[in-house]
Amino acid sequence: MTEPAAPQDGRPRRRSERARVAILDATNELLHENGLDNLSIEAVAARAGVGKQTIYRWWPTRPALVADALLHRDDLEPLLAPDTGDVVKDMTRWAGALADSIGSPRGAATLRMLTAAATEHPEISRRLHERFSGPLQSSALERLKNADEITATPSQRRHAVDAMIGGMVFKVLAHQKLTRAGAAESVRIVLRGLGV
Amino acid sequence: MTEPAAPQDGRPRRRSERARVAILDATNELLHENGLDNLSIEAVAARAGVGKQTIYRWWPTRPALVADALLHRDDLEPLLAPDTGDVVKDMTRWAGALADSIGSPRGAATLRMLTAAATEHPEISRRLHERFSGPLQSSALERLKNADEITATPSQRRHAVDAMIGGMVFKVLAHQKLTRAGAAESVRIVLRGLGV
DNA sequence: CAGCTAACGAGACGCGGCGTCTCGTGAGCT
DNA sequence: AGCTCACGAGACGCCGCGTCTCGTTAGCTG
Repeated sequence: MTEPAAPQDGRPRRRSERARVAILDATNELLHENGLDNLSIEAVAARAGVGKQTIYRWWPTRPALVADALLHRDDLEPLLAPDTGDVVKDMTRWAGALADSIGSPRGAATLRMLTAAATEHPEISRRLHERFSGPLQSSALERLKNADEITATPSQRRHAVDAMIGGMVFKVLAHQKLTRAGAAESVRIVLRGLGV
Repeated sequence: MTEPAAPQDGRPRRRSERARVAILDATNELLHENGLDNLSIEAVAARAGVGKQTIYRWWPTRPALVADALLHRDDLEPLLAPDTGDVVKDMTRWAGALADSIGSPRGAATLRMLTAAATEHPEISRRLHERFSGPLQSSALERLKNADEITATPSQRRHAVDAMIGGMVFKVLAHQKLTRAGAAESVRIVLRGLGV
């Protein structure tokens, strides 16, 4: 995110920062007010005080705009696992922070809308992974790798991390409660499964 | 599913079974051809050889139709865990069957579209849980509960099951590979975490 | 500073799908 | 045999789509 003036492709001409931010803000507001599939470009343009063409000029598709808008505000922060030497404590803290983030009403709404948008648009899926789940996975994997008491194979570590993240994401998508305590319990189970 | 002639509410009048099935089939075809957000009621009516009013008469919203259609064909079967006495073998078989189901191209597409539809419509979410994830969870929970070698609390069993299901669902939604072998490895880790 | 130029706000355009309505018609109960 | 209500068909006004064409203006270049 936060490319000041250029899209990324071959035509980096001068671009109004004011319009760009107004569009992303308006999109965010409307998404949280009316939901993903009631979002219209016309409404975004009207609220942002912008011509429709300005939106179509810089975002090729509606989902691209949605992804930019939702990832623009840091409702979903790819929290990194600390390394204090105590792998259980570190992973618990990591999972707790994630639970706080995607378990909050706003974070859950953001995650759900991003998931829905990513579902049909591989490009959005890529962006979501690059900005959120990727760093999340990498950070957790790295922390497990650095834990002396864990002798698991890389493949096992990957499945373990996916089970922890997936378990939490699944609860959110299924509209089940996701608490810090629940996240901690999941982490304890999976880490014990890795031999800790 | 498969209520022969009545919707379920207070007005169970005579209803054309031919039209009902034609509509669900047409919806399924169009969903897999064009994706969720390119599905138009007009196109469904045209392909089914049906008046639009017939669709609007029996399904209140587009997502309701989508859910009925996707759950009508049994692309997603809520596979139940067997009980042979060997809990690792049983859970591995259960997870393997699930991986086959939602890991196949068609199953993955169905799961993604249902997830997207459920994201914005709690009603669909409820239906999906009732028809798919609910039985899946219950069956796994029951099997774990019956395993003498597992002394985990109910809460721990729930988190363990969510970690297994969530880990697999997460891989599908994130467009990662989901294999039978990977599912087996996840199961092994989580069960070991439960003390097996 | 002056001039150029492309992005800007505004909005008109045709199009396609929306959800509602109004027709005969015919299937299926009584 | 008669009644009745769901049916297929399609017309209706409406709305948002994505494209286009206007001046206007911000900001680079000389």
